[in-house]
This record gives sequence, structure tokens and C-alpha cells, in this order.
Amino acid sequence: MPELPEVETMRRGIADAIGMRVERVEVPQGRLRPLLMQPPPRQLAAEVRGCVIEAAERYGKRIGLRLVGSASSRQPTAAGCRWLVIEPRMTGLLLVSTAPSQEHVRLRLGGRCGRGRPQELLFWDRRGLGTVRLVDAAGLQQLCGPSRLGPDALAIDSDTFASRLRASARAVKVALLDQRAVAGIGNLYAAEMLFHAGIDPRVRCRQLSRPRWARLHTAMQEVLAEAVELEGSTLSDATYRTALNEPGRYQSRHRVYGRAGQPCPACGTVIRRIVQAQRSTFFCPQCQRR
DNA sequence: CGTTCAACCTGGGCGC
DNA sequence: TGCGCCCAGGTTGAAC
Repeated sequence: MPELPEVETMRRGIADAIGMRVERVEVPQGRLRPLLMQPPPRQLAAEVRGCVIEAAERYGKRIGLRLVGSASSRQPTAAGCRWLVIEPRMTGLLLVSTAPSQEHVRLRLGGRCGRGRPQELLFWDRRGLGTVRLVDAAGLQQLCGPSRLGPDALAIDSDTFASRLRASARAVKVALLDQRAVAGIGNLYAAEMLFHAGIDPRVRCRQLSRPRWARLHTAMQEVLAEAVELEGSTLSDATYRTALNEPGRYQSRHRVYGRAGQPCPACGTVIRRIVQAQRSTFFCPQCQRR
């Protein structure tokens, strides 16, 4: 379930790896689907080896490591620039300074070693739905450009936010999950921000007034900013961890998500669970109005 | 335009 | 104690 706050926490958690060289790439044998890695593990490992990690960017719920140069290319110029795009999907994790196991994709780091510098960057995915792709500039555009991802939910301004969703006939909760409209929102934070904005998740976008769009925009950025500050949500299955293998702390702030049958923290009305677009939606029928 | 469904996976929780 | 089942949801692509 990594959404914007969890992925942003991963990005920040691996900041110390920036400027370091990838000395070796190890990929676990056997359990990898073809889809997990592009190109296939052996080729990807050969191409990443020797590159320097120049930056770690977040694109919605994905992380892109900008890599420059390699032993084979000998051209540490912009032309040789590549991105290793990591998409955690449901259970993927990016870790540093953790005892690695054979389950991890491991990037062994070297070069500018120093205090606090990680020795390894690890990607692990319990369910194996996540992906790791090495792409050039054109590939990055295709994967994370405006044709796939709208403006980031934390950066978008109120007017742009409203204008990108306002005309939709869809229920507002469903529209918030559309990464092409706004990038970074998933099922959990969609429910939470709608609660904070006092909006019923079933309302059609085109029926929301301008003031309510402004209110939703504010709620969205407040919820996401606080969740980033608290390093995301670790649910009862304890899957999500920070890059330092610690749980997030935003789960204690959940008002509606996962709380069906429990009283609303604001008014005491029983929280409801419904299904929209094949996913659970949690809301308070009293606090959230049509 | 929009919705609906299937597919990719594993592990936790539940009923029996 | 264990088996079978449902569910968790990010993304894609096809069908309607």
C-alpha cells in the first residue's frame, strides 16, 4: 500500500546513498517473474554496475534513481544518464543498513564512503508485485511523464487541482485514485482526506462546489504533509517499514480507514465500509456530506 | 466518456 | 490443528 507519504519516506531514507557508486548488483535467483525487472536481472545488473547514483526522485508512488556513467559506457555525460525506476506497488520496500537476505535485490555501494553512508541499498517485495526498471530519458517520460502521472498531490495548487477533477462524472473517491489526474493518492489517504474535508466519497466530482474543492485541496495537503512527517502508515500486517526498517507512525492518526463498525472520532456515528471500483471505502455518514 | 473485471502475488484472519 | 476461502489494494489492459 505504499502511497505518496510512504514512498516519499523511502526517498528521504535513501538520501545518503546519493553520490555513491554501485559496485555490485545482486538479484535473488528463482522467484523473479519476468515482469519484475526490465531488462532481465543479469542484463540490468551489468548495466547498473559502476554507475553513480546522482539523485533520488519521487514520481507519484514511484522512485527514480538517476544513474550516471558505468564501467562499460565510459561516458559520464548526460547522454549516458539512466533511471532505475522502482515501483513498490503493494508490498515493495526500499531499505538501507539492514541485514540483507537472499530475498533482496541488492545494490552494493562504494566510492565516497563516510559517516552515515549506507553500504547497501535493498529492494524487497513480499508479494512480488513491484517492479524495477532501468530506462533512459524517453523511458522515464513514458513511465512517469504527464501521459501517466498528473501533478504531484503535495505540489499541486488549489485551482489546478480543482480544474483537473471538477468536470468528471465519477465519484470523488474514485477520481482521487486516478494517477493521471493527480499523482500519489491511494486508497488509504483518499479516505482520510475526504473525512477531513467532510465530503461523502460517493459524491460525483461535477457536483462539488468550488469552496468544497478548495476544502478538499487543503485537507489533501494537510493529511499528506502530516503523514510524510510521521513517515507513513504501518498497518496491522506490519509490511511497510521506513528505509531504516522502522514502522511509520501515521496509523495512529487514521480517522476512518480500516475502522468500519467503530465510532467516528468526531461524532461517534458508526463508520461505514462500502465498495467503490472494487476497493473498500471507509467514511462517516454523519460527518461526510453529499 | 465511464464502469467492471481479471491478472499479478502472499499472508493474515475467519468459519468450519 | 488445519483446511479452504476471502481480503488487502497499485497498476494495467481488455471488454462492454
